[in-house]
Amino acid sequence: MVPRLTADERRQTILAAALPLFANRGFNGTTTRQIADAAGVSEALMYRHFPSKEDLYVALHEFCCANTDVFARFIDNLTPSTSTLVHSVYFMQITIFLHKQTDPENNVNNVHFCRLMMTSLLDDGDFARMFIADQVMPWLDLWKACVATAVAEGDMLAEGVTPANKLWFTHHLAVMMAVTHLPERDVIPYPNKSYNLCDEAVLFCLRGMGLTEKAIASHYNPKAIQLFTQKFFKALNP
Amino acid sequence: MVPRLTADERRQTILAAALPLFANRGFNGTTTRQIADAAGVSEALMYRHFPSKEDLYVALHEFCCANTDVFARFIDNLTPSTSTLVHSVYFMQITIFLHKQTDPENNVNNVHFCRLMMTSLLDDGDFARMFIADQVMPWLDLWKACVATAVAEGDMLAEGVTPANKLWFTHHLAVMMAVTHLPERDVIPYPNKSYNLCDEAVLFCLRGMGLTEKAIASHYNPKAIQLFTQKFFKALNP
DNA sequence: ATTATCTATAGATCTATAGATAATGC
DNA sequence: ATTATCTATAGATCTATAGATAATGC
Repeated sequence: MVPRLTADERRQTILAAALPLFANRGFNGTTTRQIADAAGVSEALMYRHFPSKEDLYVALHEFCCANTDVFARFIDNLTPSTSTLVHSVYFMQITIFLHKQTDPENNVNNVHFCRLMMTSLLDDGDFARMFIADQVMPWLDLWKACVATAVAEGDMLAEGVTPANKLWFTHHLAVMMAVTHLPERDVIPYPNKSYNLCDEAVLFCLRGMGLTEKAIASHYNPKAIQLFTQKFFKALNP
Repeated sequence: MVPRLTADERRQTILAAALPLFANRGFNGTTTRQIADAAGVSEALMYRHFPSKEDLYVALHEFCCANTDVFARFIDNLTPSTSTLVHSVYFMQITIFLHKQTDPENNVNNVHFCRLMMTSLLDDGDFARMFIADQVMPWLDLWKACVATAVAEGDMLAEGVTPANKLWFTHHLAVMMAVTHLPERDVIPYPNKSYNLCDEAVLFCLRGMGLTEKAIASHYNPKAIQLFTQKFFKALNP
């Protein structure tokens, strides 16, 4: 028999066990038996903690966001500038796309998160909408301030693309890079991989946002930003 | 009782009925009963044409691509040039993302296709891989030739982003624009809609690819390209 | 004679619950 | 006394098939 845990501890273990199942097989592809087995408990106990499979699925989304405030932590340290904008674009690619590829620790959770997000978009979009509103929107203010500064300093073209869309397009590319890398076998025949691919995506976005080549040359040093980002993550999980 | 059709006709009606169901609810979310009902036949007849639900699902993907050679038709008419590159970027956004929004005829099929594609990426990626190889890869040659021409004529920066990635990143943004627009309620608070949003995405990509502002100014006229694209589609379905 | 189609149903899940048992905390 | 946990099972699907019937084409 299973060791006795408090209600809250058991809830967490069930959610943790359910996450990879729901993420990999979707709601209908996952059975309550599989979840119970993965959590090492009976289905009855699972139903004691979650009135229905649907309720468990909803709870899972909150559980999944519980410790996800990386974006908030990231922008906390920064003030509006062209450099901050460049760091933000890089950070977006790293956290959304590249951690999947390089960081064995974060890999798993990021992939699960990405899958839940896509599944939500194929469904009613509620989870995606909530996450965007809660975790990405706060970034938008800093982003706009950065764009304003960059334009004022002659680092960026003002016309053509709305400041908000500069964020969304950058975000979208990062997400899609993550998505095309979900299946085990390659789907897209990219000519390069890992950091090289990531660096190109960042450059594409910097240019897309209208940063001048001069500004890019002086603020975008992939190695340096990579180091900065690594430091940030070390400070986050010491 | 249902009117008698030939085996092939019945196959088609079943596939046509199954498409929106599988696209909207996924493989596990769709029951054989729902498919049979939607097709107006018995489940037994469905199983006579398709040995299993799995086989039907596989057949659906071929069915879905059967008439999808828009990309091939599009590049047939074009020769390598900076202008062709600009038209290609616009065409990509229009067909992948904006038809969903503006063209009531194509809307439905494009959305189904987009959903199947995303579902494939969440699964083994086989369908996505096949489609990319069959329908998008042929575009790549023209694309690279266009980039070479543009660089030679001083319209485009050569360094930083691989020619192939200029295609993939452009493609990815178009796909993600389509995906974020799948749910009925808005997920992303874009500051603009429809053609204005599309035009910004195109501009973002043109800049991202390293086209000079001068080249963009002389080759990117949204209204003109829109007209060109409309003509192309009229010629396609007269 | 062949083939498209149906009705009815088997057998396998799958969600959820009823009712019993064992560990904890006062 | 309370609460975490289990076994066993009901009731509802869900995929797939067996066997019968009616329309078509030679």
